[in-house]
Amino acid sequence: MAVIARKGSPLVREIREKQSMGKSRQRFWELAGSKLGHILGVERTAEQVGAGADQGDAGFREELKFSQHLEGKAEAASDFARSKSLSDQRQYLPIYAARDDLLGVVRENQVVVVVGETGSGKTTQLTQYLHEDGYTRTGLVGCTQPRRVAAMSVARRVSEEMGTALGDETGYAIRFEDVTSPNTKIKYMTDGVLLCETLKDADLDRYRVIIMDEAHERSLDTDVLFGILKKVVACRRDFKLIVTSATLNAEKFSKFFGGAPVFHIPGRTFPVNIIFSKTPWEDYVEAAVKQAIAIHMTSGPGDILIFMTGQEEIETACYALAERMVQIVSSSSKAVPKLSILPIYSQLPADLQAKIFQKAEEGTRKCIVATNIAETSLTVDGIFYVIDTGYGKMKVYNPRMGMDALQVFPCSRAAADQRAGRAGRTGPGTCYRLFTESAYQNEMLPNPVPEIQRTNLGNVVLLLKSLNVENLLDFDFMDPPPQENILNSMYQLWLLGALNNVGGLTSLGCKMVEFPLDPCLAKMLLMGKELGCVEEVLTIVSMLSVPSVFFRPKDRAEESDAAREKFFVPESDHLTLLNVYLQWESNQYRSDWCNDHFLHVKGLQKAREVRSQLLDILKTLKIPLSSCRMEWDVVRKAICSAYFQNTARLKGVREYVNCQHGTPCHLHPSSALYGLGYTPDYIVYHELVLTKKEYMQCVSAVDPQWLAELAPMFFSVKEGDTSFLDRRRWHDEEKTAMEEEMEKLRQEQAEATSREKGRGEKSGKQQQQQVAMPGLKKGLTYPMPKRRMGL
DNA sequence: GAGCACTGC
Repeated sequence: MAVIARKGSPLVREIREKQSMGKSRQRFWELAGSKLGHILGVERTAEQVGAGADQGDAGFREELKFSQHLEGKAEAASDFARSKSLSDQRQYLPIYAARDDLLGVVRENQVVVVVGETGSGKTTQLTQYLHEDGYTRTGLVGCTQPRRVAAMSVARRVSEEMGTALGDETGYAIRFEDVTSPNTKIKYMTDGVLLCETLKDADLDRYRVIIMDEAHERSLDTDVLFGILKKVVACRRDFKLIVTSATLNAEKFSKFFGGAPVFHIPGRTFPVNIIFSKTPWEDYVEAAVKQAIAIHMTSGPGDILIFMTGQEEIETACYALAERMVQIVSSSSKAVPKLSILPIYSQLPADLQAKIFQKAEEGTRKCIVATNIAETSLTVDGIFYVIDTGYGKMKVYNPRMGMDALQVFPCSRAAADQRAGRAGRTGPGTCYRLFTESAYQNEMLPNPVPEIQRTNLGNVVLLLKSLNVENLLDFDFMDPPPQENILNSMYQLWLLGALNNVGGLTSLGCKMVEFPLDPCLAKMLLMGKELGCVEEVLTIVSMLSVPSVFFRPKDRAEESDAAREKFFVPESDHLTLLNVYLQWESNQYRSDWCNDHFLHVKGLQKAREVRSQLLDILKTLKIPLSSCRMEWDVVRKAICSAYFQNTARLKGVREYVNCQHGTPCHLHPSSALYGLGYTPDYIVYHELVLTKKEYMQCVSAVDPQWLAELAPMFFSVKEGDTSFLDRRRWHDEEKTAMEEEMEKLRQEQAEATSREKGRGEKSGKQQQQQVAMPGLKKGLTYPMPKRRMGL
């Protein structure tokens, strides 16, 4: 595959240098006398951020506030809507004219692919048409959405249109919230929720119709649902499936479902004039800034939207735009129209994000600089000009090293078209593409690589196994993930004890499926039961399930670092997280306390929600809460028992290598172990992420004896000797051993499908023999520190 | 001595 080479942006470098040379940004804003200062958020203090979050009532109201802007689905805010009755509005939608034809096609076919363009009204109307046509007499009409806010806001809108209370005839279900009742006929939900429901009810008997909305987005959950629903369609003649999609994927979806008819509903958008670059740009950040200034100075009214790859580029572009505007204003004798420069990316605090939806002052043009958050997740009206750099960041997974990397890739043609479409929502628009037409035609992929092909499949494998899918390599994926990826995930699950030697689910595996967690975290929780520290592990697992709770604003880096260090437990980042949570708890979960200690309130609140959800599941599994009190070593042992695959051995200053595959692993400067006077010989890490180096995130020191005890297939201690045998370094010759192992697993699995089940699990010893390898002798040098937690 | 595309259970 040919890809466009990506060169670093000289502009980003230049501005970074300028800032580090003492001309701080804050000073710049003062000099410029500009009101733009707040935009970059550089002067905001922790207190301000916290205060902003507090007003939002645990984020819920914020979500609602945004919901009306999201995906353009709740049209209640438009002037048109206010002047018409709800039923008039329904008739005005493009889908209304196609209502009877559409219902006819649905009646005659079990599966229908609906191509509904933006603004057609499909999301709110399809469910109601099916309800009116009598489908809800014998079951639910379910409609899945890729995002929580969409499920909530659409359900609210539909219940308004139907004149019933939300949660009565129309309801929604998202994680932590089930707003439905026995009376519910139309149910909106995230695809993840429906996937969870298939665990309890594989045939989805409650549902008469499922609508998979926005299926072209191809989330991991959607792709798994495709395969599952195809089976349901085959075994339930009364079941209907409607898949909505963008034009580009319609044929593919139709083919997957055995030639299902494709039904088109026109949308209500305006034409967009596409302008390609004649030659490729050396620096697309610079090019985008120039283009935006050119539009602002010469083109008619209308806001500008620029697509960039990430936070740093966005900040650079905003800075450069502001700088150029100051130059222009000071050198021009005439009045220059104002430009309001607004960054947007998901990590930006919510109150700053909201600014992009505020109306600009009269005579001021908005210029929004966004990541691909503006591609699908949120919609801003009034955009007439789009500037598309043609790049975006994507997370890719390397199964062999178990490592994630966030990398810049050229976006796909579908994504470029989606971006261009953002200029045509309010009126005819223009899209400036900073790449050549030839690059678009010949070098860009038609569609983005679906998530299922570039992610860790641990959860997917566990889920499908619990749905009794015998052979995963035969599962009907629309785009099958790489075989190595599946087999590797199976191997990891086998190591954890979730799968037996014939690839079937063990009793441990069955319990692990119950938790909405990565397999390793679920295992940690269940090992907490064995070791008597459920309470502690529960908190750690919850904290690991949310993004980092440590808040580190650039302008108060040292201060926030010092605040973080106060929570450090020297031998463990995991215990540091536990410490943070316990301290928060003993301070009555107060927000102001979080702000004082540079902690994200929202992150901690989410962790608390996750914790309570997991607690409920523990209750249903009849697992009692146990605590190890102050014996923190027991907690580290539980961590070790779930993450022994992520064991790394010391090999230099703060440098480690993974014991399994020899990948170099570095301690991250934010780790509690980083500044220690000693470095432990053996550690386990939560995950490995490639940025500038391969950095381990969330690290705990472990005792090698534990490894031998908890992961005998990898590690052992020689009898009568304290020396430690690190048996495995699977880098070169051993790699083939793994492949053999996988081949064996695959064969056994294929045999098992044809043979009757009932072969018991092999003993641990046999498992050990399967992977046993002669190892290297290593001295045991690291005395484990016996430290106790506390501030 | 350093990094955060975007979702979801």
